[in-house]
Amino acid sequence: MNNQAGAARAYNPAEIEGKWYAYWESNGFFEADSESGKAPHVIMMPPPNVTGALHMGHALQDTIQDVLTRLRRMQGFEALWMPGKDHAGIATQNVVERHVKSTRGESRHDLGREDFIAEVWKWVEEYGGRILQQKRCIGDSCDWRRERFTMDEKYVKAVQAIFVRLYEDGLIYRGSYLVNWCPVDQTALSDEEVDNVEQEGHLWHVRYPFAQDSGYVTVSTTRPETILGDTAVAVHPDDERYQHIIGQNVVVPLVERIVPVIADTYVRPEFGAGALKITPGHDKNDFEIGRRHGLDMVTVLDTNAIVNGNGGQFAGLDRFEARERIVDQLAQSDLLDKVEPYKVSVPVSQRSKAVIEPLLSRQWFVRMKPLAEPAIEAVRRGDVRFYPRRWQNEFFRWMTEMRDWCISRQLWWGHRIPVWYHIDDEGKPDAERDYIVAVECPGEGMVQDEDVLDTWFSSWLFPFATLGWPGEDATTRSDLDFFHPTQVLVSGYDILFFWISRMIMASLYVTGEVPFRDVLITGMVKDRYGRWMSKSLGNGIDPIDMIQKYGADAVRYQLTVVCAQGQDVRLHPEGFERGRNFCNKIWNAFNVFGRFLDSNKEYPLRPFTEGSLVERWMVTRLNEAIEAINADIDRYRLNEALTKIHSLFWGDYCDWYLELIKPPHGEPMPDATVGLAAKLYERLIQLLHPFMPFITEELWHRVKRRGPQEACIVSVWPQVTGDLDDPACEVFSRFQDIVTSVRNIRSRYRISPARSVHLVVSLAPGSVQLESPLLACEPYFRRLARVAMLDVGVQVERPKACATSVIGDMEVYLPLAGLVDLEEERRRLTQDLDRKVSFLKRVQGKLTNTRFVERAPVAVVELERQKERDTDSEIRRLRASLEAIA
RNA sequence: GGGCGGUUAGCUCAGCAGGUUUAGAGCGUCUGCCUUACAAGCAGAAGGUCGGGGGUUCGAAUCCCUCACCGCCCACCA
Repeated sequence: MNNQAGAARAYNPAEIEGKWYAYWESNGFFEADSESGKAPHVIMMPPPNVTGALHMGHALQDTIQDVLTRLRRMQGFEALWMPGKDHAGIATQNVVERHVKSTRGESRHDLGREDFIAEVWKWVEEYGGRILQQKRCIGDSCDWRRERFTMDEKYVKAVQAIFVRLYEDGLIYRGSYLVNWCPVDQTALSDEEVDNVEQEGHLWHVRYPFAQDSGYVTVSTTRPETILGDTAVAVHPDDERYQHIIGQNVVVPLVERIVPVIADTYVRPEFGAGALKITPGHDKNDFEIGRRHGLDMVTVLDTNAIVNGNGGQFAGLDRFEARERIVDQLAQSDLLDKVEPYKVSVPVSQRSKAVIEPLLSRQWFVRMKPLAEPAIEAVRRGDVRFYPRRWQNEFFRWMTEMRDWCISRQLWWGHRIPVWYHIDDEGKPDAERDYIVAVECPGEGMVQDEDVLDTWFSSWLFPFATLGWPGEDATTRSDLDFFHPTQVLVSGYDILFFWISRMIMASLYVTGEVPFRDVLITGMVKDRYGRWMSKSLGNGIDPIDMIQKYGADAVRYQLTVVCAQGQDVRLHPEGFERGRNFCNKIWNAFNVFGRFLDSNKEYPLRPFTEGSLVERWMVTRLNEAIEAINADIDRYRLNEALTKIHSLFWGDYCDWYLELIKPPHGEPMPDATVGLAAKLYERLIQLLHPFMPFITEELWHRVKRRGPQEACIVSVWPQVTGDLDDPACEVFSRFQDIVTSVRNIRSRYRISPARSVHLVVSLAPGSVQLESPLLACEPYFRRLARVAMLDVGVQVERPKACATSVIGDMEVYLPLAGLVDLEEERRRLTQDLDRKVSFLKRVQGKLTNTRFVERAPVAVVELERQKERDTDSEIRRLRASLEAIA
C-alpha cells in the first residue's frame, strides 16, 4: 500500500549527513579567525577523556554547544568552538594497564615506567581520536584545526609554567598530611575524588586498662584495626566523670602501648562512653588532635592497606582481615565491652570504588583560599553568570568550604611534577634535601619528582592554554587576546567543582579575566525510569546507534527539546522517533512547492501587501516567531525556541499555509506563489539549521542552486522584516476558527470528507467589515473544509435543520437536512452555554470587585471588560440557537 | 546534620521576571480518513480542582510558610 510509496519518499539521513559534514569542514566553515574583524563567540568544549566513547551526556551537551555555535555564526559572530581531549590520568592508565595485561599478560611494573608510557601513547594514537570522530557524527562544528590534547607539547609547557608560577607565589607547597589514599590505584586522591558511602557497620566498645591502677576506660570505635596505631585516649575537658583520669596512662590493647589520656573539646561526652581513642596516623580528626597535643603518629597500614610491622602479631594481614582478628582477640581477652550495629560513612574512591585509607604521606598541595577569593568576587559581581541561577549558590558554598588541593598523584601517566631532587648515595631522589622547582633539569645530579599531577591540574587551564598561553609567538598571543574570555561554558553539574570552579580560579590568576561570561549547566541524562545510565545496569543508549537509526538531526532535535533549564532528562530510544518524524515532515513539505520550483531561477517577490491573505498571515507569523525565538535563545531556552519553530513549521506553515497554496490537481503553481513559498521555507530552514544542520543544509541547496559561500551554515540569521500587526491576521484567524468549527461538525456527524457542505456564517453587526474578506475566503473554505457554497452576512437568518456553532461574535451554520440530530445539537449547545456562563461568572466576579478595578492596571481591567462583552454576546447567541432548535 | 531539586493530562515533560493561559506539547487512547507533500501522515475528540494545607495579592500552576512523599549534593563526629 502506501507504506511502500511512503518509504520511498521518506527522508533518509544516512544518504546526506556524511556529505554535508565533509562539505562544511572542507570549506573551512568551522574555522575561526582572530583577524576577521567580527565579534568573537567562543565555547570551550569540555575535553572528553581520550579513553572515552561517546555517550548520551556528550550528545546532549554537544548539541547545545553546537546549536549556540552555529547560531552565533549565522548571527555574524566569529564563532569558535574549541575542541580537545583530556589525558585523564588514572582512567587512561587503568585502561591501558588492562589492555597490556590482556594482550600480553604483563603488568605495568613488568614493562617499567618508560615502556608503559610508550604503550599509553600508542594507545592514545590508535584509539584516542575515536570519541572526536563520533562527535563529528552529531554534527559538531568545532574548529578541528585547533584540536588540543592536555598532554601535547604546548600544553605540557603551560602546566609546568603555572606550577612554577604558583610555587613562586607561595601557592604551591609540599607537606606531609593525611591524604586520601587509594590502595587499589596506589595513589593519593583529592577530596573531590572521594565519595562517602553509608554502610551498615558496627560500633565496638573496647576497654583500655589503666597502666597503673586497676580498672579501665571504655572507648568506642568503628574501625578496631586502628587500635594498633592509637597514641592517646581523649575525653572532654569538662566531663566530670573523667576529670581524675586526665593525665593518667592507659594500655592500648593488643599492642600494649602505654598512651596518655588527654583532654580535648572535640570529644563529645554524650557519645558512647564519652572517651575517644586517638589514631593520628589513620584518621583526619585524630590527626588534628594529635598535632594539637604533640602525640606520636604511628602508621600501621602500608600503601596496600596491609598491616605493617607496627601491627605486631597482625602484621601482614589485610585491614579488614585484621579487623576481624582484632575483634576476636579483644573478645577473648575480655576487653570487648559490647558491639552495636551502626551506620557508618565509608570513604570510597570514585574511580576504583575501593575504600579510601587516610594515610600519612608527603604530597604537593595548592593553597586554595587566595585563588578562591577573587573567583568568588567575580561571580558575586556578575562577571560570571550561572544558568540556572541556583548553581551560583552551590558554587559559593563549595568555594568557601574548600580545603587545599592535593595535586600529586602516584601514577605514571600524566604531567610530571617540575620539581628536582638531588640524588642520594643509592642513586635515588633524596626527598629530604633541598629541591628545585623548575621546568628544565637544573643540573647534574638532579632527578625529577616521580609523581604526576592531578588531571584537573591541567584541565583547569583549558580556556587559555588552548588559546596560546603562555604564548611565545605573535599569532597565539592575538588568539588569547581576541578569544579570551569566552562567552559561555556548557557543562553538567557533575563537574562544577572539579572543573568549572577551578577554571574560574585559574583564568583569574593567570589572565586576570574570568574564563567565560555565562555558565550553562545542563541536567544529566537518565534512563526512562530516572536512573543513571551505566554499564553495570546496561541501560545506556548509544547515541551512535540512535544516529544510525533515526539520523543525527532527529537525535539533536529530541535532545534539545527535552532539555529544559538544568532539569535532568529521561531518555528512551523510541523518543527519537519524534525527531525523525519532524525531519520527514520537513523533507516532504519541500515537495509541495518544490515540484514547481526551478532551483536555477530567481523568483522575484511581490510586495507584501499584494500577497494573498494566507501569504500575508504566514509572513507575519514568521516575523512574530523570529522575535519570540530570539528572546528564548538569549535566555538559553533552546527547548522553547525549538518548540516554537516546530509549531511554526508544522502547525502554521504546513497545516495552513501549504494546504492553501497547493494548486488543484494537475494545475501549476504560479511563480509568485512558488517564490514566496520557497522564501518562507528558506527562512524556516535557517531557523532550524543550528538545531538540525544536516537536513537543512541539504534542502537549502535544493531550494536554490548555491555555491559554498551561500551555504546555509554561513547564511544570515533571519531578521524581522515587517509589521507584526497586519490586519490580514485578524481575518485569517477568524477563518481558521470557522474552519475548525466546520471540521468539528463534520466529524460529529460523520460527514465523509468527500461530501461537500453549505456553510453559512452570521456576523454580529459590529463585524460588518469582515463580511467581504471572509467571502473572499471561499476558495480557502472549499479547500480546507469542502465547502461548496458559502454565505456570509450580518445577522443572517438561521437555516432550518442545521448544525450550529458559536464562536465569539459569529455563528456558524451548517445546513444538514436529514443528518442533524436535534438532541445532539441541544446537548452540544447546552454544554457550550454552561461553560460560557461559568466563565462569565468568574469574569464578572472580578469586575464587580472594586479593589480589582481600582488596583489592577488599566489594560488588564479593559481586557476583562472585553472578555465580559464577548462572553455575554456568545451566551446570547447560544441561547438563541437553543431556542431555534426547541 | 545542612543545602538543593522534583511533585501539572494515562506516560514523559514544558510553562513558574504573578494578569491575552478559559493551563500547553509529544506520545498514548477514542472516532473518521490511503483527501496524489508526508500513514513517520490528515481531521476531530476525550482527558488535569497544576502533591496536601495555610498565607501574601485586586488576581497564584507561578511569590511566601508548612506538611507529605521521590531524588540529588555537601558534611570530620568516634
